[in-house]
Amino acid sequence: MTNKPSIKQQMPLGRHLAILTKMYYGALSKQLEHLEIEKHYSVLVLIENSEHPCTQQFISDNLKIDKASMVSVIDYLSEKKLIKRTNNPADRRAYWIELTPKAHLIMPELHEKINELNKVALKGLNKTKALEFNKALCLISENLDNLPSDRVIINYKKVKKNLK
Amino acid sequence: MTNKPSIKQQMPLGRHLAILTKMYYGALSKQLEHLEIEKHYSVLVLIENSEHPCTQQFISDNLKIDKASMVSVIDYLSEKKLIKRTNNPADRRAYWIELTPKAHLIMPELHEKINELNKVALKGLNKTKALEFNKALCLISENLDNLPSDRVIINYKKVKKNLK
DNA sequence: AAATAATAGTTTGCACTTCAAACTATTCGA
DNA sequence: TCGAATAGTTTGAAGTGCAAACTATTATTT
Repeated sequence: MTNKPSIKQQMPLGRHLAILTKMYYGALSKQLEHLEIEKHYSVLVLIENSEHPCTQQFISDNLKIDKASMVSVIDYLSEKKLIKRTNNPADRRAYWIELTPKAHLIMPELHEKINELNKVALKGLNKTKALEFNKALCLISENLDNLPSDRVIINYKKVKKNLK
Repeated sequence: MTNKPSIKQQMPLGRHLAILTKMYYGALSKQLEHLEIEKHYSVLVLIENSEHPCTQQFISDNLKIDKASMVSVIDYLSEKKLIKRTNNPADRRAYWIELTPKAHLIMPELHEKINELNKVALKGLNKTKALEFNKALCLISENLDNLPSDRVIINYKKVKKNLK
């Protein structure tokens, strides 16, 4: 009667999530390689969606990227001419980070490809189940949020060289 | 009528997965810090569950860790006296990787803590929904598996120093 | 049997990452 | 006024994954 739990059930949930993350970003950066942006897509989406101009701190908080790392994210996107820093006249410590016209041009395709890949990833789930899956993700996030936690570093870095 | 999709829906699914992964492993390594194993829990679980003695290649394939990185994983766990390499007499290129008695001693607690955290993470989902969530993860994995993909690097590294 | 290819695992070195800590400049608040 | 807090930057340490070249062994082809 007592079924032995499968190896999948015994595994830390984080392992499954990690493998999926890797697969997802591998596929997404492949989809978008012609744009020559290799990473930080979600920063662009966040900036675009923000009601008010973003500060770096705002992005850090939302995407859980620490502010030191944030500097290199902003540098990267600036170098690609996708965002620009503007001085915030009301607070001269802070910048406003905004999308450039160049970025606005590519956003539709970015959305399209993200949306497409999200759909592919969830293919086989009907609307209700897809919605429930997303709700489950939010729930897990809340559940884990208030747990004591060690700092864990995660990198996502697209490898430069192409395979064969 | 046409609702603007929420920022969460517009985000790459991988971003949510990445943040969850980070939170999960942060919490797990906190739970297990007294064991003084900081990482590679899933390798231990996999080895324990394997019917036959594992080779490094087997572990690499299952957990999608490349074989060069695998060497340092094995070194790490060997140093902690949790696994031992045995020569495979039938194939002298390969090792058998097995758990040590010390590892067997701690496995019950490892399972307990993983199981506990998995439950905490999924708290609020009833059994059916939890099962459906897990099925959805498998589905996504299959959906993404055959997509063209760039290599993406992911690190999980516990930071040495403790916070305040 | 000899040559070649494939496989298991290792080493090396590079490009890259995160983060703590110390720092500047500015603003807030007592 | 003056100390604390905040936005952002720089520096440097510790660590990561991976390609490529490598050894040793086994499998396959000729």
